[in-house]
Amino acid sequence: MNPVQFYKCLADETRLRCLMLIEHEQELCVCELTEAIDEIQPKVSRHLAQLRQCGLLVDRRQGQWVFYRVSPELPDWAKTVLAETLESNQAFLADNLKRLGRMGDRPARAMACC
Amino acid sequence: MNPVQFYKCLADETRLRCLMLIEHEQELCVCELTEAIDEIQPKVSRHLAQLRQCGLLVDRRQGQWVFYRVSPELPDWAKTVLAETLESNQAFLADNLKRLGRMGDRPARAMACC
DNA sequence: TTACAATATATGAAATATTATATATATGTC
DNA sequence: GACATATATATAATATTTCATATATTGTAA
Repeated sequence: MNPVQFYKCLADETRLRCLMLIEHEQELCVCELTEAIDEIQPKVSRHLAQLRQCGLLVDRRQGQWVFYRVSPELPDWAKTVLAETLESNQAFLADNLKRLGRMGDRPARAMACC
Repeated sequence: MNPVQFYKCLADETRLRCLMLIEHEQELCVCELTEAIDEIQPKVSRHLAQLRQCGLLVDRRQGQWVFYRVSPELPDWAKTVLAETLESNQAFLADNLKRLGRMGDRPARAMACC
């Protein structure tokens, strides 16, 4: 993971909010992220695709939903950066988490089998 | 320090190399950075000015040189991110450190008095 | 199969960032 | 003061990024 490319991924408000929300919730689908950050769906989708192509996120299709989570193959230093950023910037995400909590009809997550 | 603005600062190769070199060496002047990363002086100067305006670096003039170091007022989480990035990306900087070491006539740093 | 909802992608316009060149300013030395 | 070195800035050209709209794909349910 090239550090410049990694930080380019974090250097956009939409992408950083999505990443932080996913980091916080482990896994979220496009419609949940769209609701949480109050942006239009194609915009969210495009940024998620970029994060996936760069290797920061992995996706998993379940029925009509596509769920994203942080890539387990991300180098440790990058995971540390994400965790540190989340932990120290709770205020940055407060509104988004509130919107997510208020959201009705959230898709059920099938437990990943071991 | 807004996290998006912070990561925008890190999301450029010239700026990230300068930041990492300064993090590694504590303090460097424009001519040392210009030599280390092998870029033209106005380009380096411009990016350093941006890092200063955003609050990541502070500068100090000593004679004809201007020295930059990481701002002591940077929030802890941001300092942690810089340190973690430096520690885990030594290869990224190897050439730049070699060039810096080979550089002749480096300006002497006056000890900061306590 | 059709209708519908969720998600993904393509395109082009607008905004933004980066770059090189040229020029300006500041400092130190003679 | 004249000159050399170090650094900063302005400008214009170029490249990149972002966004909204439109279109395509996938899955579900009737």
